[in-house]
Amino acid sequence: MAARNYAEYCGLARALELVGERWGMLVIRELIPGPKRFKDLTQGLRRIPSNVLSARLKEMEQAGVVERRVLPRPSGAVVYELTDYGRELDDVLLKLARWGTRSLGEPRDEDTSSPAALLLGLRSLFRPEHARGLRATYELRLGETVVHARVDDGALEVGEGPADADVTIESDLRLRAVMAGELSPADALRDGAARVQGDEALWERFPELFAI
Amino acid sequence: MAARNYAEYCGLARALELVGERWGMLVIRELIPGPKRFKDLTQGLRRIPSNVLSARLKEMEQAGVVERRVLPRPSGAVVYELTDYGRELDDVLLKLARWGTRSLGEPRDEDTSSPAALLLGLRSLFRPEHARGLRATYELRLGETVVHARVDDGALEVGEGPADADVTIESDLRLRAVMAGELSPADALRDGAARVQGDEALWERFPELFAI
DNA sequence: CTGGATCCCTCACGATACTG
DNA sequence: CAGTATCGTGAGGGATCCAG
Repeated sequence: MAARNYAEYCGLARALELVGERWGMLVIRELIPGPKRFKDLTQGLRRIPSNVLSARLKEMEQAGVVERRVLPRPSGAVVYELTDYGRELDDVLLKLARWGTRSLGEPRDEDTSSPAALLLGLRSLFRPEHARGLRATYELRLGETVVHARVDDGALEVGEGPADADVTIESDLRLRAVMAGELSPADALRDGAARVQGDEALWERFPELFAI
Repeated sequence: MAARNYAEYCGLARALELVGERWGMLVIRELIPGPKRFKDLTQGLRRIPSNVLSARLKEMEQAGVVERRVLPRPSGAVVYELTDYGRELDDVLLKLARWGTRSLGEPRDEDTSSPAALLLGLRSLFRPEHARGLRATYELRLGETVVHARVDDGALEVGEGPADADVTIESDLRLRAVMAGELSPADALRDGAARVQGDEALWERFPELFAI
């Protein structure tokens, strides 16, 4: 570890040594919503080889970014979670995600999107100033990826899995086009790019709340 | 290019495909102060192989992050500069640098620090609220690395090379210890970790303005 | 001299199989 | 489930070479 060094006395270079190796920041992305098991991580990061995941977790643990914890009995499960230091990267990942989203073209067939990826995307695109006075819970379903988002007057709270929602949106990766303003919510419904259950007005407002 | 894909439909993954490969963000760091020639880049990034630098520049040019430009005659020199899109990463690099600085230990003998690295470090550690009412120009000399910083009532402006400064500080990588509060400015002078010409009170105030 | 391109070697990554 | 073991490939590292 750290064998692959930049040999620069620079905070940025150091940061990249800690979390800049391949898959590193994506592992952190997966851990932002909360502690996860090894298996959960491999499911969120479909293409990561298990030995690489293992290596990254060990390196980041040593770097003080990630903590390995064994749950108390009877569970006994092993989970990984971000340390406080690691969690401070949240803001960086948010900004990087927003920046990179502008270069996201049309989805390819092999593209996947984990719950953690979708949550980061939602948070990175949320516009508090357009959510004034609104209080609503969205449930989003993209294939097997299910997440929810609570908007409360400029504040956003998100989580993996379903929720007791005011509106449930079932869509796919074409959801990006809606958020980019390339496809209107109404057209998305007509094209079958989205199906909505519940308060349909909230769906109309969706691309205003989360805009690329 | 992009053969090394994450196959994830996620802004963060896309960003990492564009600038997350080895040396990528460090090249951007070098370009933040302004356009640079290939040779300048190899000098700022001492350990980068020329073929890797060449590859990163080409990839980032294609990604719309970097622009290759040939200066008008008689210069005819080739320079690389950030596009507007690339410059938007400034804030990300700043935050990553600040985060990583906390994991910077003592400098190793082989460690270097380019002007661009030092400038990013200064900007990332600057505390505007501690610079109220102050107007001063610092010149910093760390070996061959010379930069300057103008503080003007909460605003900071930096640049490579010397300047007409109120105070000139000649130090080395031990400067980090001063900014971390591990070594007082007075002790640094006594230990020979720093030499100061000009307004010595500005040196006393330095670790307050730029703190880890 | 700058601005790279080329060559070769090594090692990290990727794929897969396997174990406690 | 939580990883480790093995092995092939290709990107990165280092040196050299070449064209303008």
